[in-house]
Amino acid sequence: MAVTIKDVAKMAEVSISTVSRVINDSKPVSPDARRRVLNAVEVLGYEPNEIARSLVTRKSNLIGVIVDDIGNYYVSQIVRGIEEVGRMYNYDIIIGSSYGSAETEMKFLQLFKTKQVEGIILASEILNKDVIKYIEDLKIEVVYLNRYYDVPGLSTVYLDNEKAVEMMMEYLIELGHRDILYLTQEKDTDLTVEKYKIEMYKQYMNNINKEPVIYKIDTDEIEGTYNVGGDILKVIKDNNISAVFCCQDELAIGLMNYLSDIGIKVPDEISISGYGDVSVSSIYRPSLTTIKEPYYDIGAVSIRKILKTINKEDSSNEDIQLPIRLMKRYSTQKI
Amino acid sequence: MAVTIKDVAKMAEVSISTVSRVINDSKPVSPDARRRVLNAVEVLGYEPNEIARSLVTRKSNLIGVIVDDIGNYYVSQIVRGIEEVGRMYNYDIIIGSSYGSAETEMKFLQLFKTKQVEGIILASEILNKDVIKYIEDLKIEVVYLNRYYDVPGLSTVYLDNEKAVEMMMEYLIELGHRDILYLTQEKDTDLTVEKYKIEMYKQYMNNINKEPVIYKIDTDEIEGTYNVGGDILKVIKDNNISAVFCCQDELAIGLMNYLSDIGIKVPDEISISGYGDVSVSSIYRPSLTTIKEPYYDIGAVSIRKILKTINKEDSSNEDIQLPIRLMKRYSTQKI
DNA sequence: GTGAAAGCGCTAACAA
DNA sequence: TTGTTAGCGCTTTCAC
Repeated sequence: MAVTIKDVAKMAEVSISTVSRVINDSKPVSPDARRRVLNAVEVLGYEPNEIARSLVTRKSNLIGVIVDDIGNYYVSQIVRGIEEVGRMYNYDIIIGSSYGSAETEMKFLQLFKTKQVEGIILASEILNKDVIKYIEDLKIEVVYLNRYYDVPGLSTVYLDNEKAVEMMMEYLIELGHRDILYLTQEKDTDLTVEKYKIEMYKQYMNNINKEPVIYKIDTDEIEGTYNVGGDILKVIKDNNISAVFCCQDELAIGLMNYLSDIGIKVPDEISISGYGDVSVSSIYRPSLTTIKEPYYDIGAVSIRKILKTINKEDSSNEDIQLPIRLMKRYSTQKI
Repeated sequence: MAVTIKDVAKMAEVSISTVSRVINDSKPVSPDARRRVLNAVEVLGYEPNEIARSLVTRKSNLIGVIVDDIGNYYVSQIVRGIEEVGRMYNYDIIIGSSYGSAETEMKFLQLFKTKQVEGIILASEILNKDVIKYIEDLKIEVVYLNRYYDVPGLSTVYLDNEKAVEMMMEYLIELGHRDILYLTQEKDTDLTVEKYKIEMYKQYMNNINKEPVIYKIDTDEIEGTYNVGGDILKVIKDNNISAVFCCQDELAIGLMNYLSDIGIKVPDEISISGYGDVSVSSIYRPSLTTIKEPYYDIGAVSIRKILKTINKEDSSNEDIQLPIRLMKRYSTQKI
């Protein structure tokens, strides 16, 4: 049996209230009593039971984090951000991966509620009405993150995706490219942020009096993109494309792998750019020109937002928008 | 104020014990009472307070996980394994990154103890006496994971590193290589598993009557290795090396980046192999021949081990050794 | 400055 | 089958 506050009180010959007072510094205690308590704590190796403490103070110092898959690079960066600033404020994080299941997200939401978490960060990749509804009715502070879907109404941290497309398009045009293919995913295009990105791409193509060339594929993975490399190449040839702007790095890398394997040189024969700056992008040869999304910051800002609300420092519910960076690397070059 | 067991009891017109019995299925309850309770739970949206429950049952259903850096690929895979099997047994994980600080590891260990975790998995990359000591004295089940340091005495999950080196050496020799350079890190070689790997490498070189050629560098990163690429190349030329076996994938990739940039073709001019199978390794071109360490399984096995002990299914304290795989890819070829 | 006592929400004897 | 009650370990009035 672990040592409790009673044991300390007995040894220090004071009441448990006094012990509580010294360990919490909540009320003045005579120097002598304090000394005796501290000594007893030391000798007995007493550590307060946080569970009991939480029960009475109703503060769990816990933030629940639900992610799609912790094994995913960008997810782990977000978690890193959450954890690091949470730690600074003495908050622990309890985490769960949903692997794209709305049911699992729901289960975690409920679980976290029973665990008395003080805030929840849900970094989802799916869109589910029941989940959204549940969140809205929850009396717990929630930050909803979704890098694909556009979900208005929830407290979130935004990325300026349109601005990012602007930056990339301006850069490609500056390099002399005019025949630019936009490679995107076909899934739920209307509901996702792709909608805005595609709009912006079209706008830029219009500006240079070029017909937009958009190719949609049904994968978001390197392997999947590699497999349709032939189809993409056909579109490239048919439209005399000199640069491909991919809506995600994975597509860009899958495509580069394909081109590399059939002997087409990037960027000499064609420029490729991505979106997201996944960890491979800077390591891959040629390193990928892409848009860097500040994942760590997203996590950090999310939790800070929750903490602020909890501590009533800030009740403003405005959404935060984080800056995005263009990473000029070697998969693109002047034409 | 959240709804409590009392509210449910009142509404269902039974005592709180009956409510408890229904929600825990711990004792027979009359069909009628059960129905009324269930109805009240439904109507009120009651969710039991896990904190209060933990306090009395002394079961937190929490496993503490301390890692070096959750943003690290292999770490996130381990966590994924821990989380997934933990979930199956209804355990939640609470996580903390130590970023290589022994002090932080210590802080988490203590914190987790106060949080009443039922087990701790410490995935460290450092070696610290105080931490080890603290773990040994802790009355909580701990699994200690360290992919670098060899720490006998603690409950852990081992990888058969020697066997892995055997596999790789046999493969390289089978490809016709005789002049094989072993590229390793110089830090703490005696305390780490590198000690065993180097021994095995030497043994194989002896078998084929070749002098071992070992080059130690003081980095474990892609960038750092890239920066000493020139020095490594000199060693390669001086010793007429045809294959480089790197003790970590990062070194292999850093070296391949360097060779790529100065126009040396891998594997045509030289074969390179790694160790670890980090995420880039299979994506990089040429894809890297390497040793795949089963990170997910390490996590899964670690938590299962803890859970077994907690549930007294298994008190055997034997260490578990996981298999390792040789990934034959395109950075190595026949000479 | 200190201690007694109530109570956080729940489980688990115990008695009925 | 059910209700009463005693805690789990702690914080926090309240009275002294």
